[in-house]
Amino acid sequence: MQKVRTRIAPSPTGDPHVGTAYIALFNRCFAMQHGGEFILRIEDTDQVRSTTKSEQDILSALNWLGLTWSEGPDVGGQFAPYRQSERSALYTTEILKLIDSKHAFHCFCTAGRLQSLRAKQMEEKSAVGYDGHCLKLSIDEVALKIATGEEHVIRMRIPAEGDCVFSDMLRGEIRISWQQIDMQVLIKSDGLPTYHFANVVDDHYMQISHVIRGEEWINSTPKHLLLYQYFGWQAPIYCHMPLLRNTDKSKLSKRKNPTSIGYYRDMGYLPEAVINYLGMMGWTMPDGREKFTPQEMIENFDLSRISLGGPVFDVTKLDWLNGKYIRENLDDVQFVKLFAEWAFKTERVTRIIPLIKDRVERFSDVAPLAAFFLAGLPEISASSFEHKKLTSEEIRKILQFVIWQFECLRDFSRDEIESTCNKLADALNVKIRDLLFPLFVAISGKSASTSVIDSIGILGLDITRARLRHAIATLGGISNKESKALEKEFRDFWQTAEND
RNA sequence: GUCCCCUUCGUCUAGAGGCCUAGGACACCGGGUUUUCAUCCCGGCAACGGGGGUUCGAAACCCCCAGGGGACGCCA
Repeated sequence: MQKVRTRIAPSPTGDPHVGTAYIALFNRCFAMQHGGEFILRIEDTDQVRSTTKSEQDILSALNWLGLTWSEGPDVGGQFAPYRQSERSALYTTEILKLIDSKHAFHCFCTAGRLQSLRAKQMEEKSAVGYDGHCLKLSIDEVALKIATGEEHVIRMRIPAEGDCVFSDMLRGEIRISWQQIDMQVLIKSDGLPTYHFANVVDDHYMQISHVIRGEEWINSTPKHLLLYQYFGWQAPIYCHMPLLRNTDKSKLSKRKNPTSIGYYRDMGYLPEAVINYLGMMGWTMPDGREKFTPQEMIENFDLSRISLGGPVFDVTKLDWLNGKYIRENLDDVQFVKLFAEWAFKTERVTRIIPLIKDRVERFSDVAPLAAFFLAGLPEISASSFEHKKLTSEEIRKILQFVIWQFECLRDFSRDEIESTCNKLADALNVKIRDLLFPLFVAISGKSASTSVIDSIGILGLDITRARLRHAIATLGGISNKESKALEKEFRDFWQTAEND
C-alpha cells in the first residue's frame, strides 16, 4: 500500500488562523497514525497578498501548537522547494502538457468582458461562468495574439455534460454536474498558477496520498479530479472536514471571533489546551475522555468518528479546559516558569518600563500602572465611556473605525498606529484627544493611563482588537443595519484618504 | 438565483435498528467542603427540526420538506 502522506498548505496572506491549525491537526494525526508523513507547503501564488511576515507567523504559530512537520520550507525535504513561488518552472512545464493535449486553452478575454458576461448571466438567471469565447480561436489566431504580447490567462476545459462522481472518505459518494463547473483559470495573467492548478501539481509531485481539507473545497473537487485525469495521474483520497463556526453558525471569521492563533498565545492559553480543544471539534476519544494529548489522539484516532455538523468554536469551553490544564499539568515550579515567560519577555518589558517609569514613586506603583498589559479584557461598563462631548453612538463608531483601520495596517507599529489615529480624527472631525478617550478606556480600562498609542503597539493587534470589540459590546454592540451603514461610511472615508 | 454539504440539550458531543425513560462534558441553577472566593464533590435544568415510509421495533435506514452552512474570483 502507498505510504500515507498528508499536508497542510496555508496561504501566507494574513494572521495564523485557528482553522489552519484545526485542519493541520487532523492531517498530522491521520498521517502519524498510519506511520506516514505530514508536510507543510506554502501556497503563495497570490503575489499581491502574500507576505513573508505572514509566512513566518504561520510557521511559528503552528510550531507553538506543536503541529510539527517533517518536510517544509524551513526544514527542506526530498520534494523541495515547499514554497509555490519557488516552483514556477514546474507549473510552466506542466501547463504545456495540458495545452498540447487541448485540455487547457488560452483566454484573452478582458476583465470587462467577463464582468458584463456575468452580469448578463445573472440577469437571465442562467448559470454563471465562462462562456468558452476563446475556445473558438484558431491555433494561428492564438499564436498571433501571444506573439503580439496580448495579456491572457490559461483555462481548463470542462466536459459539457455528465456528472463528476467522487467518493469522500467521510461523506461517501458526491455527485456534481459538470454544467456546474466553470472553466477555471489555471495560469493567471501574471504567469503564476491559481490555487487549483498549483495544488494538484504539487500534491502529485509531493506524493500526497490523502487530502484532508475544509468542506469549502467540496465544490471545486471536480476540477481537481479532472486535472488528475488530464495528466493521467492517480488522484489522492479526499476527506472534507466540517468548518469551524462562529456562535451564529457562520464560518469562523475574525469579524465575530478571535481567529488568530496569536490571540490565544497572547491571552495566556497553553498550547496543549488549545490543540486539545481543536481535537474535540468534531471528534471524540472512543472512551469519551475530553482531556487528551496529540499522541493519545494519534493512538486512538479513527477518521470515521468525525461528526459532520459544523462545530461552534466556543471559547467558554476552551477556558474551562485551559484552566484544567493549568491546575492539573503544571506544578508550582512549572507555573512560575511558564507564567514568567509569558508575562516578562525581556523585549516586551523593556518597552513597557519607559512608559511607566515617570509615573512611579515606589515599586509598589508598578503593578497598578502596568496591570493592563498582563490582563485579558478590562472590567468596564457603559458608564466608563461617559464623555462630555461624545455620544455613545459616536464612540462605538470611533472604536469600530479604529478596528477596521488597524486591520489594514501592514506593520502594526507605534508610528503607524499614531498616524492612523490622527487621520481618523481628521476624517471624523474630532480632536485627537477626544478620539483617543474611548481607546484609553477600551485598552486600559481607565480614562487615564500610559500612552494608549504605545500601549496598543505593545499589546499587539490581536489583544487590541479583542479589547476594542469588548468595548463596543459593552456599549450595547452594533446592529447589523448600523454595521452596514458604518461599513459604507468607512469605505468612503478610505477612498478619500487614499486620494490624499 | 444555481449547485453541494449538514441537522441529538444553549454549546462540544455519545449513539452503527431493540442495551435510550437518549449518556457524558461545558455553561447555567441549587447544595456540600472552604474564614471569603475559586478549586473540588453532589444534585438539577435541558435535545433526537417536521412529515411520510421500511420494520414486530426507529435518534439510528429510505424519501420529501424545512432550517443552517458552504461554493459559484486572474483569493486560497
